[in-house]
Amino acid sequence: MLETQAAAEVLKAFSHPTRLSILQELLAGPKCVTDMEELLPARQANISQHLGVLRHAKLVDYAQDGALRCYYLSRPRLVKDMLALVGRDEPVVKRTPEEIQAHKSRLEKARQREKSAKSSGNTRQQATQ
Amino acid sequence: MLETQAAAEVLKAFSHPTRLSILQELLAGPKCVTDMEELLPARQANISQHLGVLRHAKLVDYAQDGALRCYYLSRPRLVKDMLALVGRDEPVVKRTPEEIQAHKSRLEKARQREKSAKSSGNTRQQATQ
DNA sequence: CTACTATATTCGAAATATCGAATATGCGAA
DNA sequence: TTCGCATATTCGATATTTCGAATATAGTAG
Repeated sequence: MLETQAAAEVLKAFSHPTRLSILQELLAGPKCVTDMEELLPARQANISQHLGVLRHAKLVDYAQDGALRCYYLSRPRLVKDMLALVGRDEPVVKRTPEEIQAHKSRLEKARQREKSAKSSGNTRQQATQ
Repeated sequence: MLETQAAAEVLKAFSHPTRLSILQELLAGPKCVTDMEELLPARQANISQHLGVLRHAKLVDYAQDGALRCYYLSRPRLVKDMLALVGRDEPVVKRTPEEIQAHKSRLEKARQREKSAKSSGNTRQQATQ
């Protein structure tokens, strides 16, 4: 059972090109904001804003070193696996109605069982098989 | 190098509680919209809208069976692994400035540059686009 | 103290997402 | 054909995201 609310929030934090780039950079090692300014096509304020989002999602944190804030990944495994996952390229499958019917059989039974407890005026069924 | 634009789009499609629930349900097998209406706390139009988003992201597709549209996962591995990943619970690490020092890689250069560029009035004003 | 550098925050505008209501479309049955 | 069901789309209101500009804060050096 997935906690969809919390899960969606984490995913939303990942769902921006600049934030993905930041995470990608941090995967190679900690960096401060000035480093990222050189590496990314974004302004300082914007990077700082994105870092705020990532911090809120507990994906990054920083260690202060004088005037510098060295950002690092708070959950490196998660970030590494997420980047690998979205970078992966799975072929898109197309299934025929027949294939679907085969896989649906289990569901159908459940439906049938549930519906048969009610009245007999059931008007939704498929003829195949 | 990650295709951050495309990756962010896929992640954005994942980043909604209702859509996560839909994907979760579809992981158990194909379902039509009416099935989902029973399973989810959302109205028909809204579910259809979310399915549109998922379709656009190529995460789902459907096979038509009469008046029914049986939705299924276009990239089941991706969805399965994504749900597993966001469901996973990695402890949040906190690192000290000392640990960061050890792993600093590029941070060095910033320091170096800072020291060497102290001679003249360097007003970091670039018109880079 | 002042000045400068690094980073964050606030503000406001533009873009985008979200949802319900209403409506449209497509399909099978009568 | 018309009816009724399954699903999609359009519309409009509200909410959220995003960005740059300006400003604020904090650390460091003189």
